Amino acid sequence: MAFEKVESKVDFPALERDVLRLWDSCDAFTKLREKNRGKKKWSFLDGPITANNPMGVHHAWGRAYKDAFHRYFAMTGHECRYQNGFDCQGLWVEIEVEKELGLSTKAEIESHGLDKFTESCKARVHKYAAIQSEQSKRLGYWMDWDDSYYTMADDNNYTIWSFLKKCHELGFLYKGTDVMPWSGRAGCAYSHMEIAEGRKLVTHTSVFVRFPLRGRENEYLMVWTTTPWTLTSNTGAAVSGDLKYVKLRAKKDGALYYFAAENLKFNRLAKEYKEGFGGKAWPKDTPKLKTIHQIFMEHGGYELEGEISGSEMVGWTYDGPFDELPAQQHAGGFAEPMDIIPAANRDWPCGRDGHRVFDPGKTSKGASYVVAGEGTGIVHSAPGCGDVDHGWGKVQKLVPIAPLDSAGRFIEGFGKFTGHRATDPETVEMVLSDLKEKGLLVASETYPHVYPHCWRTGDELVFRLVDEWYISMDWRDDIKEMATQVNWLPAAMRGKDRELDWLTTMKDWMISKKRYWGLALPIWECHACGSFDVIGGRDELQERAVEGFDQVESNSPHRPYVDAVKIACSNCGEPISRIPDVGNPWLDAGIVAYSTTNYNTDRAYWEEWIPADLITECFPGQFRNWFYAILSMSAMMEKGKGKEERRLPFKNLLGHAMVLDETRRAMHKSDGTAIWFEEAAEQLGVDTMRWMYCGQPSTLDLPFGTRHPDEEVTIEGADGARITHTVDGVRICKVTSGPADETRRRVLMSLWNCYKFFCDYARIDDFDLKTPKVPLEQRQDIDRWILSDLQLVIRDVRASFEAYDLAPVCRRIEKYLDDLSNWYIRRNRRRFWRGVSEGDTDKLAAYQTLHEALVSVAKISAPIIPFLSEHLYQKLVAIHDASAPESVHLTDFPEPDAAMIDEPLSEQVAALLKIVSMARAARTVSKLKVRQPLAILRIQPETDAERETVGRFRDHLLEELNVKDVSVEDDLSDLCEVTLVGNMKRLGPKHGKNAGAVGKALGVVDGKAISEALGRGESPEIDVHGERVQIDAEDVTIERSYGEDWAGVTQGVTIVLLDKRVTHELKLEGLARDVVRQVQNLRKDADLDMEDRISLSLVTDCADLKEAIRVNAKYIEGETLATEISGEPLDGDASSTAVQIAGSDVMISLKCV
RNA sequence: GGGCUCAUAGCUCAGUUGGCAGAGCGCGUCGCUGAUAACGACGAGGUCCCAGGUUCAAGUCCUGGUGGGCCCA
Repeated sequence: MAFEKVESKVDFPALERDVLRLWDSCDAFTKLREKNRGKKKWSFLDGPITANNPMGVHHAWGRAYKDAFHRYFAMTGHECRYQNGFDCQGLWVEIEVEKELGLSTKAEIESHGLDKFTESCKARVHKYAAIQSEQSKRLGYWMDWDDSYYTMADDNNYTIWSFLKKCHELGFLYKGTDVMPWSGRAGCAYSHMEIAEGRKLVTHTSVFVRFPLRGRENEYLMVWTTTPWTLTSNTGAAVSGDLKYVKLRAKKDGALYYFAAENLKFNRLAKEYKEGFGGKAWPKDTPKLKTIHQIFMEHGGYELEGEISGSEMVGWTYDGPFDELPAQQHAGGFAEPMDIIPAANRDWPCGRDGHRVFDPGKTSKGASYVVAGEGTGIVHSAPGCGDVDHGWGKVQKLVPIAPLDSAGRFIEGFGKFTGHRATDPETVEMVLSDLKEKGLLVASETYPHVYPHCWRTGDELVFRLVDEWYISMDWRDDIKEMATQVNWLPAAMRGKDRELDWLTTMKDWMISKKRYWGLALPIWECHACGSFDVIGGRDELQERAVEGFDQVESNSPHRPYVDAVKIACSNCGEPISRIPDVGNPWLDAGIVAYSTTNYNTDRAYWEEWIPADLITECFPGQFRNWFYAILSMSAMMEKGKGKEERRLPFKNLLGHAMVLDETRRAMHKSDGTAIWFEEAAEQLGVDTMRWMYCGQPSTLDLPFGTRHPDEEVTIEGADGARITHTVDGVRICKVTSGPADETRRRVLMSLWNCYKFFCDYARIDDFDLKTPKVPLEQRQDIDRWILSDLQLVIRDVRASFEAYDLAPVCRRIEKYLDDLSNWYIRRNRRRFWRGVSEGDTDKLAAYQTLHEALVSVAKISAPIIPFLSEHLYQKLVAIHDASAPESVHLTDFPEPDAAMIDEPLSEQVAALLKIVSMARAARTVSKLKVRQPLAILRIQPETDAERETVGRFRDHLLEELNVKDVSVEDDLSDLCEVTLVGNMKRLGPKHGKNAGAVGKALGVVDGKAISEALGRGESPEIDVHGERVQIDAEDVTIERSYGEDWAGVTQGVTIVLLDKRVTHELKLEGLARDVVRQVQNLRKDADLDMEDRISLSLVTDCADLKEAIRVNAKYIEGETLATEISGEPLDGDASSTAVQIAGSDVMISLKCV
């Protein structure tokens, strides 16, 4: 089959869809797996993608990596598992399903039916898993899509159970109470990580309140809080022993107030008022805050009656602001249900009786917990409403009073507040008016601050006393040991340090969540005897179950089915139920090194595939999420094994940064800037995207592109139909991307045009692939160079793939393409143009060389751009050779052929390019355009390579630089003016303080004389402020300038000189070239074919031009394929143009003959 | 509040043991062009965040600030 003419315009997305069809029709992926079955394994472990939404371009970076490595290791003969993973369980799915079903509270979910809810969650996961699978196929991601793992699968959940059981057996699993940030809307606690997502700048009504001191008539502690509802649950007041407190007498009512001395005139939030809150401006309608001084002055003034140390106040008791509430009357504290209150609190006095001033002391770093500044230096403490307070309460024996239910409303025991939502403004007003009635409110104000909110619903978070289940992290050293053995890439990410940092500071892992869709924690708690059992798997559950196991058997180990199972308490024999909590979703993802490789059912298989060679994910966040979960769960699973047997989950971890929009801002679904995968794929092309992802340094965020929410477009869907909306019903919009355009132009189009050049001429010349190869030694140097370089590229690219570093792969291929396109092909164009003659082995060599380079580039870039490389392979190889593999991805990755490597040749070509570049610079600065021939190029070489290249590539130099002669000379200094520049690196240590002066002196001495002396090996002296200073060769570098006859450029020792003297003859030749150039332009404009012959007319009055045309007629005819040149206008349908050459008018006309 | 880290051209970033401040993109000029909207040469553009210190010499080392990012409180 002959080579086909190639279009210069390419529709890459269409080409990619064709390639997808080709892969389908020849079953390429299956054949690849068959080809590699039983070979050495390359094991990849996928971090599961959340199957809750369609894929965006930010997911595609990691997936491009994953596919590129799979394809590389397949081409190098490795067996792979090709298993993709879906993350299925967790609140994010619940939230979306709630929306779908129109449910908004936990009560509504429960009345809707947990079984139906759970099945809806499963259905949503399956729906989006299917969508993401299709999207991934469009990306060219070759995975075993029928064998993806799902974290909601029974295996996965039961394997986590075995992990938790092991934690329990080692004594690391416990139930604790804590005050957690809580969303009333979602009805569950949030981890600190989730809170970080939802901080917002809001205003709250904050209050100054006074607490009457007991036994001190008309004396008060002054406290301040931004959450007035927590005053209902106050049990203590914290001070710092190190602070000074003032006694302030208010003139209005004679009351005496205590608060930190520093706070009296402290300008609260002064900086924020001016500069805003980290980028967010001070809210417009919020007045500047008053000082405490100002507040008292506005209320009748005050007098100061001295100071007292905080330590003297410790132990004082006071009346709480809401001591009348029933909740304040319970010994040990108050909560709903009461059994959350730890037994140890039972003897502590009730809230009302316990109000006390205390000093919580210092943090582990030595700073006081209580400081002066924003508040009053006396901190209202409610251990049932704040996590810091809760900690203090435990130490100080101040009881926790927990006022809120799971919806964030006051529970029974809080009088008129019962049933009110804590965060409602009306509730705050109730608290305020109550305080006012009691005479306890000193002042209130609008206070702006950044406060945690629910990341999903936007609701303000409250703090709530809850019991949760924890894994103790007393064994963190085991995890650190494992983290240390992993190879964290890229090195600049400092992943190991960051992970170890987290492992050092992290607290015990809270694994429970009071929700519905997730891992059922396998904890059965006995309320009779207080013990609990942990079940380690399905079989164990079946054995232990005394009722309800059929529910699990016929459904799945999820709520509500698993809730029906009762077991007998191992301690007292009572039938007991599972706790209602579900698990943290990172448990689901953290176990996959075990669950997906059948650890509990087929240990041999696990041993074959674990440790995985690679995991790769977007790194922000993952140090405390997936990386952390997989390392810690693996460390636990391996705990107790002998040192030899212990396995890492993976050996290499490759992280990458984030995908941003073109202006480097995060893209958001909510404002229409997030780019849906197909929008980009069909408008930018997948190969282009993949090159962007793989070519980007992994540590730097990728400015991907811009979505235009106002510009709707229609694209081609996977099945070929035109589509206007995403599967989620979002209108498809225009996506633009400067970086993508740049990549397509610079890389893909460059490769395409090399391919086009080859095919276009190969077609004309009937180049036959089966013609025996011209032996390497019979090919031109430039052929052997581009093939030698190719081997070096193959060697380097392989090394970079093996090092899991893709950016250098792309850079290396880009450089090679540049050399191929802008040097090899450009320099060899004439070999392809010239007519065919029998036995023209040189032309054949050119074709064979270019063909080999192109096919090799297609192969080595196949892992990065699987579509374009496939297309090239099909057109350059497959259609000509029935015995060749059907797909480029079924070929072997090229290996460098040592016999073809010629390092000296590569050096010589590099030297050639350097000399050409220097000579061009010389032309530019002397304003001598390349079309003007010059007499001679003289070169003083620095290296052997430079010397040899001038001989070896003489013809290339003459032609490329348009000179008549070229010479190599040892010493061109006669033609130069010489200036000396001191080498400070040497002069500094030698002359110390005088170094500067010596350097300056060198600039003014007779450079030529000194350099000649240095050249003779002498050490001449120069005068520096009257002192004689000896100079040797290494003290100076020599700079040269050139007289008017020579255009020169120096680089190190290398000197390139061009003879600027243009003789009359040379001038005429230059004019002739100008003429040729203009004729060629006209040929092009007249749409002539390259081989069309013409008759040419050149009419001008200029004597020089006339002479130039006459003298160089043969040259002009040859270049322009003119059969004759006339000085008279042509008659008939000639194409004509009037141009200026060297300032004179010329009328050019031509027509085909 | 503590720890880590960063600050260099319009943008994104290199800058080695201290020795004349760089690249890519963008911009301007010129050149080259019968595969390539490609390519080449040249040029403009710098308070190397600020202030001290060490040194013959500091973008680089030290101290103190300022501003950003990450992590932990």
